Amino acid sequence: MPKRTTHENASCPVARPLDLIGDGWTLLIIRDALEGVTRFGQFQKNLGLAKNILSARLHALVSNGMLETIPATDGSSYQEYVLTEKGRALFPVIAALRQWGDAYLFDDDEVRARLVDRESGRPVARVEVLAEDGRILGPETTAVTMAAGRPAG
Amino acid sequence: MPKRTTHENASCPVARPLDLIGDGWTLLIIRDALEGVTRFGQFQKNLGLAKNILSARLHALVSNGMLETIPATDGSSYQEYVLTEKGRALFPVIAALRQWGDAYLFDDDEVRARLVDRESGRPVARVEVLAEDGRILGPETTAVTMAAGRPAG
DNA sequence: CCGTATCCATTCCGATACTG
DNA sequence: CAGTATCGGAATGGATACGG
Repeated sequence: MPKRTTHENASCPVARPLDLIGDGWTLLIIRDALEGVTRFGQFQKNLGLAKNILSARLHALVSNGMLETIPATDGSSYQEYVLTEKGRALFPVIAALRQWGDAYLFDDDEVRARLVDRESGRPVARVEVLAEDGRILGPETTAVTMAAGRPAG
Repeated sequence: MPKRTTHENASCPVARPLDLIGDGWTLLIIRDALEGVTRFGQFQKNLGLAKNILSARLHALVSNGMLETIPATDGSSYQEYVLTEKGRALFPVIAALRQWGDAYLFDDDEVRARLVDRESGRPVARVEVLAEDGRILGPETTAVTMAAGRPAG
C-alpha cells in the first residue's frame, strides 16, 4: 500500500522544507503575505484558488509556524493572517525564485512584477550566495558536508 | 470538471517557476545534480523514489531545459543528465532553501548537511538579497512593481 | 464577508513486473 | 544498470453549497 514519502527526517536542509512548501500554492501565499496581504478574501482574490484549499493551506501554515492569526484590526469578527519570523525568513527563497523566473521564464518584452529597493526605488535586488568575507559563491565553489549544531565559526 | 490551475501565464516571476519545480522531488534532483550526480541510478539511490517517477521528473526537467542528456562518459550505452545553465541558475534557490531549513527545521544538536566554501573550507554561505550598491535588503525594504524587459538601469 | 463541508475528477506516487 | 509499463491507493484541488 503506497504511502506518501516525507522528508521530515532527512538530514538535508533542502529536503525538509519541501514537505512544507513543496506545492504550487504555499509559496504564493507567503509571497502575498510578504507584500502585506493578511485577509482570507484578499488571498483568495489574488491567487484565484478555491476557498477550501486556501483554508487548508492557511491552516497548515499556521500549524507549521509560518503564519499566525490575530484578531482583525478593523473591528470585524474575523482573523488576519500575519507572518511569523519563520515565515518572513522565507524572503530570500521567494526572491531567489523571482530572480530565476524573471531571467528564464519570461520573454524579454513581457511585463512582469519586479522587486525594487524601497529606498532608492531602483529595480534591483539580486540574490547571491555569500562567503563569510562577502565573496560571491557559485555552485562550483561550494561543497556539502555533514555537521551538527551552530556553525563552529 | 476540475482542471488543474497553471501559473504559466502569470505576470509574477515567483508563480511561473512553481509549475516547474513546485513539487516534492524536482528541487532535490537539481540539488543532487549540483553536487555532481549525473546517473539515473545515483539519483534513485540518493532520493529513494520510485523509478517511474524519477523517469518522469527527469524527462520533464530535460524538456523544460534545466537538464540535458549526454552520452555516458564511461562507455556504457546509457545517458548522463547534466545541468544546463538554466538549471544551474537554481543554485541560489536551493541555497536559500537550505539556509531556511537549516535555521528553522532542525533541532540545534541535529546533524545536517551544510554548505561550505570550497576555498576556505569554512561552513558559510549565507544567502542575501542585495541592492545595486551591495546593501542587504530585507522584506520591509523592498516593494513590487510592474515592469517590462531588462531593468532600465 | 469569512470561512467550513462535501463531492468528484484529476493527478501523483509507490510497488512491482518487465525489457534490453 | 537503465529504464518503461501498469496498477491501485492516496492526496490534490476545483466547484459549489452551506453556515456564522
